[in-house]
Amino acid sequence: MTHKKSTIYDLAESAGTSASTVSAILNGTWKTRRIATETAQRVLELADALKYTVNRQASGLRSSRSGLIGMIIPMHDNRFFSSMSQTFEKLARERNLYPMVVSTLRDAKLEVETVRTLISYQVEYIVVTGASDPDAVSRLCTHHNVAHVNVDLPGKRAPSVISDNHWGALQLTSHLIERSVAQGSAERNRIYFVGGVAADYATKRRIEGFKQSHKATFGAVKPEQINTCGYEAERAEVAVRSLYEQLDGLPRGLFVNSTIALEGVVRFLKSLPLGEIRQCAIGSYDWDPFAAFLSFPMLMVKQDIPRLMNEAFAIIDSGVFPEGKIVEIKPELVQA
Amino acid sequence: MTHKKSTIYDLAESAGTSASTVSAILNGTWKTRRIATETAQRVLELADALKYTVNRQASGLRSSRSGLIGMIIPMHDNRFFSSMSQTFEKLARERNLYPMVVSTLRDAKLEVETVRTLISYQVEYIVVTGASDPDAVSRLCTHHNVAHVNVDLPGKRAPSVISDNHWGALQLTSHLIERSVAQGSAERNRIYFVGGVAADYATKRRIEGFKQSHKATFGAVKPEQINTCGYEAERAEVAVRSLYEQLDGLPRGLFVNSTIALEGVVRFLKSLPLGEIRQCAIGSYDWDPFAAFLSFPMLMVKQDIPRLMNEAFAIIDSGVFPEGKIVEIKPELVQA
DNA sequence: CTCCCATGCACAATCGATAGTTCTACAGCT
DNA sequence: AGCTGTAGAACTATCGATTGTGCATGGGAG
Repeated sequence: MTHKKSTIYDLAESAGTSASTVSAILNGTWKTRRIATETAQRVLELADALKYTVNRQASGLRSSRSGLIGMIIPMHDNRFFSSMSQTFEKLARERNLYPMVVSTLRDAKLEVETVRTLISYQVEYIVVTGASDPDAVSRLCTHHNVAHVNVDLPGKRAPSVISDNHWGALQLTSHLIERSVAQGSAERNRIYFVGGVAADYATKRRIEGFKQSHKATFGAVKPEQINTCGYEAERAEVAVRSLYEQLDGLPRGLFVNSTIALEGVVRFLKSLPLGEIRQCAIGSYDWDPFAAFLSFPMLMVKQDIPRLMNEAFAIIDSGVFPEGKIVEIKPELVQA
Repeated sequence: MTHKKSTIYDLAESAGTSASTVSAILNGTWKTRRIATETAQRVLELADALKYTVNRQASGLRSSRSGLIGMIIPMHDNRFFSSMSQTFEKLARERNLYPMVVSTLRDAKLEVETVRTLISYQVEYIVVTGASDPDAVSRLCTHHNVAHVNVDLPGKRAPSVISDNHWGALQLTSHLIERSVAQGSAERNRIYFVGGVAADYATKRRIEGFKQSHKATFGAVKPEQINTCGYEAERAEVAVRSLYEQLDGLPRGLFVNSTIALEGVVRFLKSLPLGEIRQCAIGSYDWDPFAAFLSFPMLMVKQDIPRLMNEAFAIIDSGVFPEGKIVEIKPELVQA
């Protein structure tokens, strides 16, 4: 039953009409084209019977509208970004746009390459989420006239919707300080920051918030209190282990930058007696459902993904893409 | 600097050559087309300077190859499926195929609709992951001559690569029994199964494995030991709470079918004293990194995602798609 | 009995790239 | 000088859908 292909020409022949008529009927423009309802009926039934499906490559080529909207994210297998995808999809579909979500592994070169491919498929918009080099992506998009919005990490050459990292980090740090208890040595009697990439805007802002809050209570943050060891779990595990060895114990509090880093941190913590862990206030920038149920209390900053995406689409809907515009969304502090 | 578009015709004009020559140079067929290396050089440089990007809608239309490979999954924001996406992407890229991953929310109608759209974009293959109605999808794909493979949930009209659910469930149940301790009442002295959809193949097979293992030690499973309340966390939470009330305590062991259900189960458990929870052996079919670090021990079945996907691509690479063929991949039992 | 206009549709160009076929020099050979 | 072979490219049809324009037909007005 593999009926070859069935194009509008095949339908036209079967219906005894012309391809242009069939096209108009199938894409809904037939009312403005003075086509008899009867004819339309007949063609529609035929299309149904032959299971006709448009060739969107052809349709897009002619009309220069692909119906596609692209999004790049650093990775799929992460709560934050996969929730982004889920929300993105929903909002895209509501606008009759078909979503293409691709991961770029925090690799600036792969980002540009991927976006170039998205453009080659003639996507109508691109949402650039968590890009290492959003401006390089913007240059490419601008050159090809593709409207785009940055999310999560901002750029200078396109509007950006980001989490209020400074505020979130400040909140998290303050609460960590508040619910932590004094430790023996001066070195341990501080909060330490682990994870993320120093060059990364979000990390920078979080560190600023962290510093500001820390300064108010404990005085200026020392360089060794901050270890931007990257986003991998292994790195974070190693970082906290060596911190533990250096301090000869856990510090008063730990600010873990991302749930991926948290995975590594928890891996190390689990090797310690529970009593020891409970002496240390632990907080993570980013939320995970199971992290809320660990054996020790956790503070988590939960970003408002629906609002982030909604704002991004609001910009897309508005049709204007002011360079450098930044919309900041306050996250929520969650305690388990 | 928004240079209009730049097509092969623009390049041809600038280079003082013809469009067909430019096309051949850009897509690599020029070596077989007797084109001077010098000309090729010139055109390539020009393309670079003008930041030319092919229009894959046009190219695909003509050559009837889109370079796209589609995958549908139930949802993005879940460890299992998002890891699938990540692996899928990698394997697709290795084959010079561009991935389109879309979620269908376990909705059979949306599955078919989504696949129809994928087909309209002329995807070359489709990986159907965790579909509610794989056979409906197969009918559509077959009619349009689109090669496809089922993953996770099998179908009768296409090859399927699935986890060895029976074996995994049997292992999980046996270990739960082994490491659980006798409880007071007869009703509590059994393992209970929570989560999933009864009509769903994977759930069915898991229940079979569960029953077989259970029978060997405790005798036949009673209907009230199995509650396929669906995949949502809330349902599972409610299910376990009412089980607890009915039994007047936790049972000897709990087999939780999926980490989403586990989320709900853990939410309820957290309301109980830790001592009580530790009396109950808890296992989950599916793995989550943080679930490994809960305050009570957990057994988890970790599916071998790389192998599942590799087998799916092996079928795609082979070019033959035998209906009903089933490849089963053994999962791994992980204890925390 | 003409003329007009609304109706209903067919025709043909077009989007950008591909690939089969054809054309044009020029070099080498007899 | 005439013929042939070949390197190097140009020409052109084509993929399937869209869209501006053109062309019959028939009923009503004058």
